[in-house]
Amino acid sequence: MATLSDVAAEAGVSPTAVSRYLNNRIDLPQATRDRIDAAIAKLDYRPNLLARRLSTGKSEAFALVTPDIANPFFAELAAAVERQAHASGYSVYITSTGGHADAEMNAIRRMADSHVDGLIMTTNRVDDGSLANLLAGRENVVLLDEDIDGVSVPRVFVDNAEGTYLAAKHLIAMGHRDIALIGGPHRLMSVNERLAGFTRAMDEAGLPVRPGWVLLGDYTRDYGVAAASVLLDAVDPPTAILACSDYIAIGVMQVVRAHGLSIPNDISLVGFDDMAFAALVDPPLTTIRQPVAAMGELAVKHLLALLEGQTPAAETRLPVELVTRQSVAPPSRKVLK
Amino acid sequence: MATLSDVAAEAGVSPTAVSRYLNNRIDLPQATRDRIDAAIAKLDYRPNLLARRLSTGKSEAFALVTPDIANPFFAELAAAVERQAHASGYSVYITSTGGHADAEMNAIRRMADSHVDGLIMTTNRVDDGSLANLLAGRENVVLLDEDIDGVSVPRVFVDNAEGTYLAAKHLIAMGHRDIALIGGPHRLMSVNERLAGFTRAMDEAGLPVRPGWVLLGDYTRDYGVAAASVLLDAVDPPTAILACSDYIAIGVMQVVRAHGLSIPNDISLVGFDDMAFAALVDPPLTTIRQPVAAMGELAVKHLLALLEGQTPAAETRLPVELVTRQSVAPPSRKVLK
DNA sequence: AATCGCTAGTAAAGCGCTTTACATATCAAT
DNA sequence: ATTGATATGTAAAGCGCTTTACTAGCGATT
Repeated sequence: MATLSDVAAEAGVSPTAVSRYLNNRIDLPQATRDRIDAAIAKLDYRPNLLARRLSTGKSEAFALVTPDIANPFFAELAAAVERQAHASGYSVYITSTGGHADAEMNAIRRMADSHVDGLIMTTNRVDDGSLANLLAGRENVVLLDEDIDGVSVPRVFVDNAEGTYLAAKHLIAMGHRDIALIGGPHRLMSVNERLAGFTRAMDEAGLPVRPGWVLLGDYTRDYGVAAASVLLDAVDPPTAILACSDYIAIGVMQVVRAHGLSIPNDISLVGFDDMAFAALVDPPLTTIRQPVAAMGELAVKHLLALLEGQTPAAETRLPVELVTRQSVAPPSRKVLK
Repeated sequence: MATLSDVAAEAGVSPTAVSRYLNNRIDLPQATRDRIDAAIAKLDYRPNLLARRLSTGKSEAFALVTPDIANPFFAELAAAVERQAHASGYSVYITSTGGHADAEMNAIRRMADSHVDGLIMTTNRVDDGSLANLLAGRENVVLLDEDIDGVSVPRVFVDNAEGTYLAAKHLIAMGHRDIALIGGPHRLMSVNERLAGFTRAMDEAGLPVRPGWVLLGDYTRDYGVAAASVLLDAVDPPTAILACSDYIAIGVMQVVRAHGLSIPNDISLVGFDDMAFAALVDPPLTTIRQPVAAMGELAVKHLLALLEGQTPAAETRLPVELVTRQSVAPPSRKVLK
């Protein structure tokens, strides 16, 4: 492959001249420019990014570390981040960690070693402090979607509490009083907040939040199955379930069906996320939509601001939205075991 | 950040010694090793990968270019690639191109400029020759999932023809004779092959492939809607539809429902891909499963083989599998407009 | 006493680029 | 004729690492 020096030799100028010309740091007469351009074309020269990065200390690239790229939520987030980054002339290196602590740490370190200009971090577990430690002191990091305790970098989240608040209000407005909540991992920020929003709606309606009807475990289909089984096998099942992720909701649907019951006739259900499949399941799922694209874009914008020495908002909350489909109806008779 | 020289100074040896020690290219007495280790720990030294790469010309990283990371099929492929690459000590840089020709070309070029050790390429459009040109002469490339005409690198595909053959046979075995096929973009390898498999099954059963019942367009839900509308609005609709992707199948479902018909009672449907949502829709979709994880793994293995100077198979075909769920039943009465 | 072979390293060049500081030629103004 | 400004560049160092070729010192052998 041709190097800068090759081009310089071909054009009869110094490497310095070519470098500065290519970076718009010098004014050259038209004739010289033409010779350089011709040499570049002739040799099919392409700058070696590695060398440039080593020399300048800038990489024009971001890292995105994500728990699981095969999860549509994170995949869409990644797509949005990439779109926005490219629009600003940055590449993005995506790593998916499988949600394992050591993989996350390695990814962060590897990214740092490759000297990317910035890092967008998403996680889905609660940190024991090691992640916070690793991130502490690092500049040009933004946290996306989920918090890491003790890390003071710009964060962009969704209004989790508002989401479950809207969902619960919707259920209550439909006449439900016996509402259960199935949530993600205990102590995860989003889980706390979603529980809080739910509780607020219940309080406002003068309804009790029954301890046995708040099940916290995982944002997965499997946990949806487990939790729904507990709920439906009890002597007095709820008439509505608020699932804190669409994955959980899918699991709930499965169990409801297995119990010979129907959604929404016997049990009403609302999900959270509005993943692509939410509209496709039967019945189409009423759920809380997260503005995934906006989240990714904003994270990138914050990162860019950071790079320019600005100080973006420490925390932004993007609004969520209730999208009503067909998984919610007024409670009919009390469902009996 | 501490450099190799800092470590050397701290340990009282030359940078050469430290470098060679770290790369296992020298035997040092225990005392010296201890001093170096201590210095590394004290300074929290981490090698600068950029510098190393520039110096060695190796990056221990692959690029994966993919049309759309937000598409679960490619996302799962990416996850599999990443898993296998990491297991072999390689990083992978994922780029998603949006399926646009120029974005694909840019991605390939950018990857080459960043000097990754290898490239795994997936595409979903038919190339006009520019991609082939760009890839020609490049070593350490493997093509995954879809072919690019005129590129002679190792390729790993799925047995597309076998997939539709199995699907069609299944439909025929259930008693269907009036079967339509809705496929992806005309001239795409997978489309040709899937059409061929379908045709073979029909031929073997002595059934005609009616030209009006082979609709080629896109692997998308929208195209599924369009094609199914054409099919169902005709005076003599088919009793079964073979959709060449699960996305298409979803579109078909929507149209069937809109026509007041039911799957599988009025129309049988089989998809292709077995995406995560295929089991979740109503009715659960009978479909052809692609071995996504195996595809990703094999692509990486081929790339590694290439790096070691071996010559992996020019083309491997991974087997597909019919997974029967509930979208297929024997034809009932002829569906009338 | 000179030579050999080890051990334990080191000096210096090079990867391909950027950047700082300097150089030369030309021209206009004094 | 000299000065100064402007236009058109260049030399050389440096980014942090690897690698090739070399060397100083020492004990053992002839």
